[in-house]
Amino acid sequence: MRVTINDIAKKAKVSPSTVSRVIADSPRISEATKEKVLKIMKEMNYHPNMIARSLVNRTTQIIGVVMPGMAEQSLQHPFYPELLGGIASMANKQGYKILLANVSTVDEEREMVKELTFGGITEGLILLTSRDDNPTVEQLVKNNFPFVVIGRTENPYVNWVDNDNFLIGYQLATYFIEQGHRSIAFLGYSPGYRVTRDRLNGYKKALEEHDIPFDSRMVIESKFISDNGYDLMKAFLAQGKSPTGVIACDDLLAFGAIKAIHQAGLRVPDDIAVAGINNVPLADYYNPPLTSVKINAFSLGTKAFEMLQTIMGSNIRSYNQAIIPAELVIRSSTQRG
Amino acid sequence: MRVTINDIAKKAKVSPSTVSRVIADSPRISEATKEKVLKIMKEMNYHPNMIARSLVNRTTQIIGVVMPGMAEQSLQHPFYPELLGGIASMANKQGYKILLANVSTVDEEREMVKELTFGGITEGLILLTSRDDNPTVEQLVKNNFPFVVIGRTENPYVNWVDNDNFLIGYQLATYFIEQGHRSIAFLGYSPGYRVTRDRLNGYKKALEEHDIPFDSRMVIESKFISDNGYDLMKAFLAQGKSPTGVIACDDLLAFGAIKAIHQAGLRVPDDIAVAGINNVPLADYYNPPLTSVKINAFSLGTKAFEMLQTIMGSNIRSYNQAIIPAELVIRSSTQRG
DNA sequence: TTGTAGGCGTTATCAT
DNA sequence: ATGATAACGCCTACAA
Repeated sequence: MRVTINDIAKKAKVSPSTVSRVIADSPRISEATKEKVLKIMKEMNYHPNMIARSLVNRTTQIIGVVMPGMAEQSLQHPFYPELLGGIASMANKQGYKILLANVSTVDEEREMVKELTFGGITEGLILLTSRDDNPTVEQLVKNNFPFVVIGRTENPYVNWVDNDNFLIGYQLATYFIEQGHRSIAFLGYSPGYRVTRDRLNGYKKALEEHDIPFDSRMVIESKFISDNGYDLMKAFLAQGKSPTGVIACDDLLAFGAIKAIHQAGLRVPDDIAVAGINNVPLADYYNPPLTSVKINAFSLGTKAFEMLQTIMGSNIRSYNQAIIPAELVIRSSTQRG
Repeated sequence: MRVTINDIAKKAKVSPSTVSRVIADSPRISEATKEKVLKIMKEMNYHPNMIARSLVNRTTQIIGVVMPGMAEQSLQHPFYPELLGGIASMANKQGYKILLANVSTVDEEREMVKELTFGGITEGLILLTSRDDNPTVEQLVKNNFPFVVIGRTENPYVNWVDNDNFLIGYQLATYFIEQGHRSIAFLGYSPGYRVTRDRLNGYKKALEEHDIPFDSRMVIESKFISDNGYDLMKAFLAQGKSPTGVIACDDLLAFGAIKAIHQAGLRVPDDIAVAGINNVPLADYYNPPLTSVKINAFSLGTKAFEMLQTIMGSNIRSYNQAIIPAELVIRSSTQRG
């Protein structure tokens, strides 16, 4: 049997409440008994039962992090781990623990979120999402449960933190144009994902500002975050398209694209310049080193937790949005010698 | 105020126990009242409080996963996420949730583990570790708390799952030797980590079997899992060493090494063949594609959870070990044209 | 400063 | 088949 507050009380010949006060480090207690109780607690190797404590003061110090996508794949992208690291680092610092829920399907997500919100085990939720249609968000809003979305939603009544993806697309395209490119492919547009839409819109805006007509055939669609850049690019080149630059929505796509370009007997960046987004660790080690956009996923995570803590801390609802700045990291894959 | 079992009972004009029976789907209840209660539960949007439930039946359906290293870095390596995915996928399937604890220091780890074991919130623990001296393990053994280590420990009274790192080192070295290499550098040996020691020993064994004298100067030390392969290799080459092959303890090290080799005006694999370990997603996209060893981190995770569940399920302690097979994935970085 | 008693939401044991 | 009652371990008025 585990040792409880009562065991301590008996041994110390005090009441359970006194022991409780010692645990809470209450000032309403004499130094003497405090010492005595503490000593006995140590002797008996006592540790408070968090479950019982949670039951009475309705606080678990646990937040849930819901990750989308197949459990088998969602964590594979370097973007997610970094995000998770950011959340965890901040959460731990504030005494919170993280319940990780990576779900495979929307149904699973709905069930999981329901459990987490109503089960009373998590005090708040951080949702990683980028899909437009997210029933989970509506569900949470309706239940008035504290949560923060990493990504962006159409619903204005949510707290979110995100990069400015429009700006990212705009800056990348502008950079390419300034380097003299007029024919720039956009690799990785995925209609269901706002991230890629925003980026594409930024790209269009840049073209427009420089009087370059937008050519929809330069847009290569794909599932977001996948490594089929090779196949996509290969097919694209096989159609006889010949851009001088490629902006990929993800570094992994870019790596694949570069491979296809090389295989087609073309050089990067001399024939085709390529840039990615996310600045994965290997971007710097690739051959050629890949120009990318550092989106600061870690900061995205820390900021999300901060925001969540703010919400959890007050019962008046506020709706905040935070933009984490991204920075262009220029490397050889876009710099012609 | 949240709706409880009592609210339901009142509204349904039954006793709380009856409601509880409905929740538990007990057979000792009439179909009629069951329907009635279920209807009211739905009407009032009732959801059982897991905390209260946990308090009485001492089961939270939560396991803890303790990750070492700086919160800022530990999750960065593709190896960990994949592992986590494996654990999560299996755990979710079995109705368990995961509490993620990534700790930065040994002190933090000790504290965290203490909380998790005594707090009553996790039923079991999975420990990611590879360092030799792990006080946490001793602590857990002493407390007779169910846990599984991913990696290996000196202590025989622990359940662990791991790859056969000796075999990995042996197979890689044998492969190199069979390709005609006689001078093979071993990059990434880190004395404190058994993983690298085992791999190095496997490497030595292979050399020995082929009567190749072991040259300690061919061993390049480093911190495990770090991306300074570039610097290490650069310094190594600057010393005038000229191996024909390099076995790196990690793909990231290998990528860095290749970069340094290229920069020294040498070719891979023609001048120096390079292989890594872990088979990160990008190994296939690198230029040249990197020969590596697939360690099946996902399986490591699923197996670890299975093992943990076995332990948690019975109160007689058993000590099992599982070896997850690894496979050599040969790519261009070691294949001379 | 310390003790008593009631309650947090559920489940389990006995009755009925 | 259903209800009353007592836990589970802790906290917190309210008393003393």
